[in-house]
This record gives sequence, C-alpha cells and structure tokens, in this order.
Amino acid sequence: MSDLFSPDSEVIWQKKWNEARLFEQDIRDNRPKFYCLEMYPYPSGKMHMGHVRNYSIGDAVARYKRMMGFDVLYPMGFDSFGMPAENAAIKENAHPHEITERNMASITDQIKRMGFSYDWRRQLKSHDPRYYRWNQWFFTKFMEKGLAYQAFAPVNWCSQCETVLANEQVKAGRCWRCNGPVLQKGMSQWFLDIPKYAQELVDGLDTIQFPENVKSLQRDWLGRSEGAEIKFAIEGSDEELTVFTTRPDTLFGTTFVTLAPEHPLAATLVAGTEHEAEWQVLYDEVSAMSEFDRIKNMNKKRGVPLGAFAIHPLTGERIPIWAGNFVIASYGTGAVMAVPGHDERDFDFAKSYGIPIRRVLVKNENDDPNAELKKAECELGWMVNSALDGFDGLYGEDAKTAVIDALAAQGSGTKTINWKIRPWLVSRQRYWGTPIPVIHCDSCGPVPVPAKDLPVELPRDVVFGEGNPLETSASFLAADCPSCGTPGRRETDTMDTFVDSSWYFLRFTDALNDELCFDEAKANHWMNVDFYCGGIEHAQMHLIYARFWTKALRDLGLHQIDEPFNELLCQGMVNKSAPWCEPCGLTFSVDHAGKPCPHCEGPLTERSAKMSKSLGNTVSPEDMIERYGADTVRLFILFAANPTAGMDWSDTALEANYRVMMQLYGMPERLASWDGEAGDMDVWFEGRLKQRVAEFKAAMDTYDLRRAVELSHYELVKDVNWYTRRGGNNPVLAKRILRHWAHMLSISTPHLAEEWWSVLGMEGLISGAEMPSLDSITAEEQNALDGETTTRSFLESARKIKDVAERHLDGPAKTATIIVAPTWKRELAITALEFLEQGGNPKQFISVLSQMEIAQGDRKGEIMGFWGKKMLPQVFKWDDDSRVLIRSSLDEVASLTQRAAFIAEELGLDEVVVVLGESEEDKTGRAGGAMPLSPAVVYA
RNA sequence: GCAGGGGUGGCUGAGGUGGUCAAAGGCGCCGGGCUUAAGAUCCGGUCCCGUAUGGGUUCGUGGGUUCGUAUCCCACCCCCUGCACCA
Repeated sequence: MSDLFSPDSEVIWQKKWNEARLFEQDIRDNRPKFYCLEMYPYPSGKMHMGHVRNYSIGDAVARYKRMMGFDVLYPMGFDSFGMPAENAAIKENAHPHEITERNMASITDQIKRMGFSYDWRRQLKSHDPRYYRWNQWFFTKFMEKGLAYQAFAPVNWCSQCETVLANEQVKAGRCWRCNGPVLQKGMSQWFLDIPKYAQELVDGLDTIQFPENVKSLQRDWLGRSEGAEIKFAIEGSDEELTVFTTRPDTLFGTTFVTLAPEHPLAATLVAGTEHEAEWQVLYDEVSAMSEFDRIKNMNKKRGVPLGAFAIHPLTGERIPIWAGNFVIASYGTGAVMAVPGHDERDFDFAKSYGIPIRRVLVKNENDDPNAELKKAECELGWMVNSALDGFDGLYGEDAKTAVIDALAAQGSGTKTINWKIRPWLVSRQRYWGTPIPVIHCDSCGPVPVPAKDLPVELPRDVVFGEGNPLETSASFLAADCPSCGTPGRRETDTMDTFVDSSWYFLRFTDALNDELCFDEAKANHWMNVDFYCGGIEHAQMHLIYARFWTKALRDLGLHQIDEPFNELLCQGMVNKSAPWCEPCGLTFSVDHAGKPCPHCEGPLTERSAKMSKSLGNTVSPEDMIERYGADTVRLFILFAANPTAGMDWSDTALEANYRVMMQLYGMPERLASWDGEAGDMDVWFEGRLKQRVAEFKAAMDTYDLRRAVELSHYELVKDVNWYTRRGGNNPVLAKRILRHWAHMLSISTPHLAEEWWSVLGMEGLISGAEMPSLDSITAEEQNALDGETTTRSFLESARKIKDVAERHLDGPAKTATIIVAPTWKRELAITALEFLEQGGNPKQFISVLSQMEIAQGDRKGEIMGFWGKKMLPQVFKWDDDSRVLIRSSLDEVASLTQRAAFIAEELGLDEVVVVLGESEEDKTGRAGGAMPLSPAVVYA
C-alpha cells in the first residue's frame, strides 16, 4: 500500500490549484464554452450529503469539459436571503447578517475541502447590496413596463411565518416552508405578471432538455386550457356576468349559473333579497377557512340562490343565479355556467337542489336524445335538443366552434385561453430579503426609487420578533417622494427570495461588474447554462420563476437568451436505511433499531429512507472526508448510483471504495516496478486503452457518470490484471497508459490524479491539462483485442464444460483438444448474415441455402437441420463486432494455437491441441458442436 | 379523478431502437491461489437440471404480434411523484 495518501495531501493539492488559478475562467477567442452550474445553496452552517452529491456530479462534468478543451464557467455562490437566518436571529437575539456570514464561512470551508473546481472569484451572495441592488433595479423597470404592480387581492397568508406566500409556495393548503396552515386574507400586495409569459413558458419547454416529469409538472402548473368566455345578461340589471367554460358545446344545457361566494356580483345581487342572510353565512364560512379546510369541505356541495336571474345569451331563457362553495374565485372568471347533464359537479348540485337536468349531448350519433341521464355524461358527444336550429348533430370541436361563432356574432362570447398560473406574489412581510424599492407618496402614489438612489439598503436599526421588522426602523421609513419631493413613506415589504435565484446565473457571467447587472456580450457568450444540476423540488417554483425572469430581462433588452437552462439534471436523493415496520408501513428513527415496532410490537426490518435529522440516519460529510478523504467520498457517491437515481448510503460500500482508492494510489509505483520488455500483450493494452478512452467519453457525453467512473476506477484495473496475467510487464508502456488513465481519474478523484501526475513526472497540474487525443485503433490492435476476447470467452465456457466432462473421466482432465468449427459453418454464417442484412426474411433463407454448394450431396439434410436448429438462432446472437470477426481474416486455429500454452495453464492441463473440425487432424469426431467463434473442446 | 415515472435474479440495479440476455456492475455468499494466520489482493463460482459444450424455467399478471420478445401491442394489478370539485 502506498503511503502517498493522507487526507492532508488533498488540501495541499487544493492549495496548488488555487495558487495556479486553474479554475478562474475568462472568455478566450475561438474556444467552445461550457456553462456548468449547480443550484446555489442556502447557506446553512453545514454541508450535507445532498450538497456533496450535487456538486460531485457538477464538478465531474466541469472537469471533463475542461479537459476536453472547453472554456468552462463553473461558479458557486449563496442564496443567502431567507427566513431561516431571520428566525435564528430572533432565537439567538443576533442579526441575520452576522448569522448568514458566519454560516457562509463555515459551509464554504467544507465545500472547498471537497476540491471542487469553482471559479471562486465569481462567488455571489444574495444579501450583498451589490447583488440585490439589481433586484431592485429590475423591479423598477418592471414597474415601468407594468409587469410589476400593486394590487389588493385575497392572498395566501401563513401566520407562522407571518408573511404572504405565492401560489406556488402553498403545498396541499400548507406553507411550503413551515407546513403551517395557510389562510386567505385580503391585502394589498406586489405582483409580477407571469401569466403574460405563460404561452412562451409552455412553448419553451419543447426547446430545452428537461426531464419529462419536470416538463409535465410545469405544464400542469401553467395549466393552459382552451375554451370560451360567455357573457350572460342579468335580468333587471345593467350588469352582466362572464363565465369561463371549456365546453361551449354544452351551452344549451345550462340550467343555472354558479358564482364563487366571493364573486363581487354575488353580494350585489343578493343584497335585499330573502337569501341574503343565507349567502352571508356561506360567504363567511368560505372566506375565513384556510384553503386546506376549504378543499376538504368542498365535496359537500352547498349553494345559495341569489334571487337573481341571468339571460341565456342564445335562447333568452331565464336562468337562476346561485352561489356555490365549489367555485373558485380566482380561477377563470369566478363564475361558471352550470350544465348538470354533462358535468359531474353540476349534476350533484342540481340533484340536491332540485334544479332541472337537461340532455344536450348523446354518446353515439343515433342515440335517443331524450334518454334519461342517470349521471353526468362528460365526454364529448353529438349535440341534441339544441334550442336553435343548425346545432344538432355537431360533434366535439365542430360543436364548440359553432356555439362560439354564434355567440361572437352577437357579441356575447369569445374563444379564450385560460391559464391556471396566476401573477407571482412577490412581496413578503419579512426583513431578510431585498427591500422593494418604492416610496409611497400621498399625492403621487407608489413611486419607484430612481436608479441613482439604489440600492435601498436594509437598515440595521430594526427590532425582530413583532411583525415586519422594517416597520420598526424610523430612518428607513422616512423618505421623500422621488417625484414631488414631499415626505413619503418607504415600502416595507421585501421581495420573495425566489427573486434572488431567478437571475443569479446571469450575474455569474459577469459577477464583478459594479456598473451593470451584467455585460450583455458576456451574458450572451456564456448563456445559456449547458448543464444545470439540482433537486427536483425546484421543478415548479425556482425553475418557472427563473425562466420567466430570463425572458423578462431579455425583453428589457439586457440580453438575447430565451431560456436560461439548456439541460437540467435532477439528482436523486441520498438515502440510508432506517428501521421499518412492514405491517404498519412506518419508518422509525435509528433509535428503534433492534427493538420491536412501537405500534404493533412486531419485529422491525430495515428500509432505505431519505436522510433526515428526525430519523437520525444522516451521515456527516465532514467525518467521512476526515476518515477517507474527499476523493473516496466523491468516488462512492458517483459510483453508487446514476446521478438521477436515488442512492443508498452504505458504510461497507464506502470502505470498498476506499480500498479501490488505496489500490489506485499504489498503481504507478506497482507498474513502475515492472521490469520486462515490450511484448505481444503491449499491442493488446494499447488497443484496450483506446477502447476504454472512447467508452469513457461516450459515457461522459451522456452524463452517465456511473459508467464513466466504473471504467476509470474499475475496468482499467481489471485490464491491468489481465495484461499481467498474460505475461505483460513493460514499464515503458505502463507509463504511457497511466498518463492517459490519470485524466479519466481526474474528473471524480482529482487529488488522486494529481498524485499520479506528479509521480509520473509530468509538468504542471493535471487539473489544468487537456486530455490528449488518441489515434484510432490499428488493425493489429484490433486483432489482438479480438484474440483476447475470444480466448476469454472460450475459457469461460471451457471451464464449465470441464466440470461436466470430468464426471465422465476417471480422474481430472489432463489434456484438451479444441475443435474449431469446420469452414463450411463459417461460410454458411457469412452467407446468412449477408442475406439478412439485405433485409431477407429468415424463413426464406432455407431456399438460398439449398442452392449453396455446401448443401449439396448426402449431407444436405444434416446441413439444413443445422441451419434451423443451431445457426439461425446463433446468427442473431452475434453482435456487430462478432459479425465483423466472422467475415474477417481471423484464423481461429492460429489464434488459439498461439494462446494454447496460456489456455492450458488457465485450465490446469498438461497439453492443449487445436484442430480444425472435420479435418485430417480432427480425430475426435466431435466437431458437431463447434460454431464459428465458439469452438468445441474435448477433454481427456 | 388527471398527468408523469416505475414494477428485473438473495438484495441493489443496468439494459429496454425485438435477436450480442440466464440478463452488466455492486453488495452478499461459496471455492481456489497467496499467507504462519487474518486482512488486503488476485482467480473462479453463485436460477434449476444435466453421464460433455446441452435442456428447462425466469425480467408484476394475463393475452397478442413474430422465425424470435425483459425489450413491441392490448387488458389488468401494484408502487412512487405531482396536481386536484380548475368549470
């Protein structure tokens, strides 16, 4: 074992990289660029395994691209605004700024200890005024364009976090961060008009390489739905009401109209009627409820008639207007036309309130138009019972279009596209975020802070713990109106921290620029991000916001990029086993290991679960690095599973990887001790190296990191072993092999690669070196590769047969005769392959065969049978290489004869003889089982 | 309910454009070399059967297409993820 390795030596290499400024990448002419990015972390104090995995993947890609000659932009920064720091500040009676800086310092050390190849010059942090001033500047620009605006609206309020939340941040009616209940509250808040970009956000998904599930998540969230808006006049009123529907073809079946209880018209219409009190009860109940409870109660459909009637736009029929608890105020128009015959919800509602149900569609063209509806028929159908002529008999899209056209003709309806996504609520009533750069003036209203006055810095003289801390800073609050100069009041809301992460990747392209948010040319050069790696949990928040923001900045003329991220890779979770009760279906903390299930008293087994504090199954990266080194941890993480798959942490597997590392550390020394000369196997190894390099590149180009690492850290070791086993021991060749091999090691275990590089006496650092390209495989090398491959596969089957054979012999086998398939079999194979490659049907080959010379004479029947039973299946089993081999000049007899001594040794035999089947020398009479590339063997 | 992704050998997990698949790799287990020994390492084995290189049964279940299917088609069952009375 080598004494080269100690965890400290890794730090020394890191220092050298740093001193050489290897990873400080600027734009160079005529070089391809590659932008590699990981989702920048929130700076909690400690790096966890999820970080380690995320960055190990990204670093491998960055190092690979660098070594392939790309200019690689690979930066790191911190998403350092946010509530955890503010909450910690309240608890510790400290300031979020100090807490954040402290945490950043410690997590930065830990990240650096892993040896990732970041350009640290470009490090950015969201809470730096030099960064967030641009958030503010963008915001004022958005205000000018009407993309940012203030509005009074019912919003999601988390009382635990004491702030509002965007729709994306409400998960199952609860706060995404603290899981507390979310209430609806009417408040004046700031919004960004994401829906304006909805169509582009949907279309863009087809142009980028995101995982299918992420695309589907985003499409769901954007929620495009085609339909129509239809206006209903209200009897005895100048007001009209608009509904949104995806099913205009059912318009003639409308027997009532339902409004959300909060719909503004509801209050107006019901006022003064006998139903007012009843409506008030429904309204109070619904509006006070958290959305979570509301959804739970929605399956009990309840409604109140509003005492008013709408006029059907096509028939003029009087239709009662209701308020219903199942209609959502903020979707569509907050009003629906109710068609109980063809909508389940309306059907239930109509049944319980005795409203007529009318059939206006039939499932099959000639069905009875008056058949009773036992339940709502929601599928598309043929129109029947239309009150007007010209509609009956229409189906599907035609039916919809006909109705919309009729409505449009009289100005009471239009085709529309409705989106589920709603404006992004960006204001927060918390301290630790970007202050919204607005001054409220009694006469001018909300006025954006002019660019020259930015940034609006967070004040330090604030009190935490009671409401919005910014409201406690007198110095902050007082501000003169930029427009008229009279005293105004500064906006105290801050921006959602997702604003910070919506453009940081652009800032990285020019992070040190104090004049501009980023230089346009630089941004255009580096963007978009070629490889973006992070967790799936950001699929609909961060990744939608960032795509939106990029497009919005493009439209401000700041750059020309349409999509921020070209390829997204969502890495899987890091899991570790934890006690698990099968019958109860519950996972328990590791404290319960070995004890009975706390619920059913049954025995607990183990099951892998996401690492978490509550389960106690976490592993500290720091400890692991200290014991095994960063390289070992990286190797394990990359090798344990594909990047996108979940992986299980395993201490024993980690130790196994550590052994591999130790073995590799000793490899240059071991090979240097070889004392042989150039030999036959050298050709093989040269060819093998070329093969391995090609496989490695292919794996890396598809981000199959597991395979790449397997090649670099496992397969090549096996190749060395095979080489020596076959008698190779040329130290000169070894050195050449090691030099190329070192590059492959360097993407996952860079410190190890540097050790090799220096032991090999190479100039400089391998992390800064490009990988030299290799010539293509020569015919001689190919021949050697083929010879060894066939020998290996022969040995494998010969060993199995040997066991069986020895049962028939008196004692252990002493000699073997290898019978190579007779030439006619090869001829048959070649002819069949050609026939099939030209598109021939296997069934018809029999007629070709009967014409062949080899199939004439008294062996005809035998040969025809051989085709059907043995050759036909075999012909398809040969891979491309084997097919080439069969047609090549490979002389199986010669190839095996050359290796006969080795084969004898491997099989523990005194002698091995190779003969051509059915030839003079073949005395065995056992050539029947021999196939091309797969000789028979007879033991004696 | 809707959408997306899955169900593979003792475990884990590749493959999946039909033939290179009894099915990679890892773990575990077994045997051998090396060693005083252990560990490490190297070599081999690890579905079942087998008087010789072969046969049988396997990739959630049941059908189908094909000379051939883990791979294609249909139906069903189960698991995960997201959205969810969205009109």
